[in-house]
Amino acid sequence: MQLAAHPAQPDYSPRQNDVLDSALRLLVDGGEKALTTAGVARAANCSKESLYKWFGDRDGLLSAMIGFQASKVRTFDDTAETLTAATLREHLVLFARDLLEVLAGDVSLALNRLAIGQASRDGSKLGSMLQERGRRQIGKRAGALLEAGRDAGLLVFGDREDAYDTLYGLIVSDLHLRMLLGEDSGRLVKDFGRRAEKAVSAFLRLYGNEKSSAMS
Amino acid sequence: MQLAAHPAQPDYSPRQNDVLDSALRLLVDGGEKALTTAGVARAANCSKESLYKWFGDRDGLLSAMIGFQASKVRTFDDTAETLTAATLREHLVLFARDLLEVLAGDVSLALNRLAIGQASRDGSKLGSMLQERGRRQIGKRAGALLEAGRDAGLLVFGDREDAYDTLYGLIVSDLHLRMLLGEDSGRLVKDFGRRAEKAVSAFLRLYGNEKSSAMS
DNA sequence: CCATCGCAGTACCGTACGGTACGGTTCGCT
DNA sequence: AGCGAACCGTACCGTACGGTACTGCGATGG
Repeated sequence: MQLAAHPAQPDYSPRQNDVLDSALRLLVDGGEKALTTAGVARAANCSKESLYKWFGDRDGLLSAMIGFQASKVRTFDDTAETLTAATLREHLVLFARDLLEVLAGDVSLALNRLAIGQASRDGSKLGSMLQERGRRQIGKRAGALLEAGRDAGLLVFGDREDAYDTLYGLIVSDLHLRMLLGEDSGRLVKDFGRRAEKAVSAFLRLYGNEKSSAMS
Repeated sequence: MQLAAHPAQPDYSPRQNDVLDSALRLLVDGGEKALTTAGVARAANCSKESLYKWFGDRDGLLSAMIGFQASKVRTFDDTAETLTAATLREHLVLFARDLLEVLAGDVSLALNRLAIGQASRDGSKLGSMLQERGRRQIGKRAGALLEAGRDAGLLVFGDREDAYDTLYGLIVSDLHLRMLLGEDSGRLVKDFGRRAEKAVSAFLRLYGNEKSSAMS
């Protein structure tokens, strides 16, 4: 578990990015067991020696995969338009849908499974990496949205973290864990739209001003 | 992955229960990687041959471990006393605290990590086993409580599953996943009391009758 | 045109694990 | 006592993986 050499610059060469892509693909449809160094080398048409030269270690490869994937999920800043009750609700629903779709993504599920599997081991910064680069990023977007809503007088809350925690719970509940456990993510689980709207409605009933609680 | 022979009676001999206990202990402080057949045999003072005779397979051992642990977490029936707003709130908070403490338990975390790690593989009924024996059981207790609250005119909801889902999300949010990822479960995470009360307050504001929304 | 470098491909090594086989021991039953 | 079943401890086997060393080939630069 090295990687300490490039903490703030996890960028790799295009060739190495291709390798990381192949490795992620391998991980997605095969689980951690299928993610062998020989398998990655074969899938990426590179040599094991190059893998070890570039990433130093198997754990280094895993860290690089997480950093690489996180770098692709950029959280776009919401436009700072003046919010109304309707647009706030709209933005919240959009955020909820995005969140659900990110969590349900193949790569996200595979990486979360990987990090959870490694969590029991020693240091294993994988979990905190996922936490930092994944939830914290998307949490910033939600936080900004919540603060904008409060500045506009549409939301009332004391601690922003508490409000975000509530919003997250209302949106996701244990859906994420169920998907991680392998519950068939197809079927009715794909009614993310309805789920997002219900969660946002509940959230607005909890934290919204009286005006915005008209819709149920 | 057998175990189909005794789906409704996953009981084993006392000796085998001891073995399963040792295996769980080994899993808790060592992760799946430490759960080798030789290690279990050594820790339980039994032979590998007996392990294979009793559980057939390594997967059979894992299944037996889950069933064994689930059989120890019995959900006691709440007394069907006549509910008031205060007692309903009290029962809900108690349920929330119990839920949080179960989820934060060593064995629960280890088994969830194990099942999640195996989820990417083929059939691997481990995930659905945990889901069925874990959440479903505790969900029944919550469901009964919710229905009793509705019968007493203290709660208003249409679908019981939706209400339970909301309650669960308010209580747990992403705390479970964070613990599974290895976030230090000590520290401030142990303010389960406050968390439970806040979640129940929010739930009652959402689904409670006007009378019970007095307390915040 | 040759030297050097980077890398693919592969062979190789040590280790660890799942699963099996076997000798020795205890315990219960007749 | 004698017998057989259950079982412990251990040795063993095949395999698979992480990691390393070596060979050959294509490109680049002087």
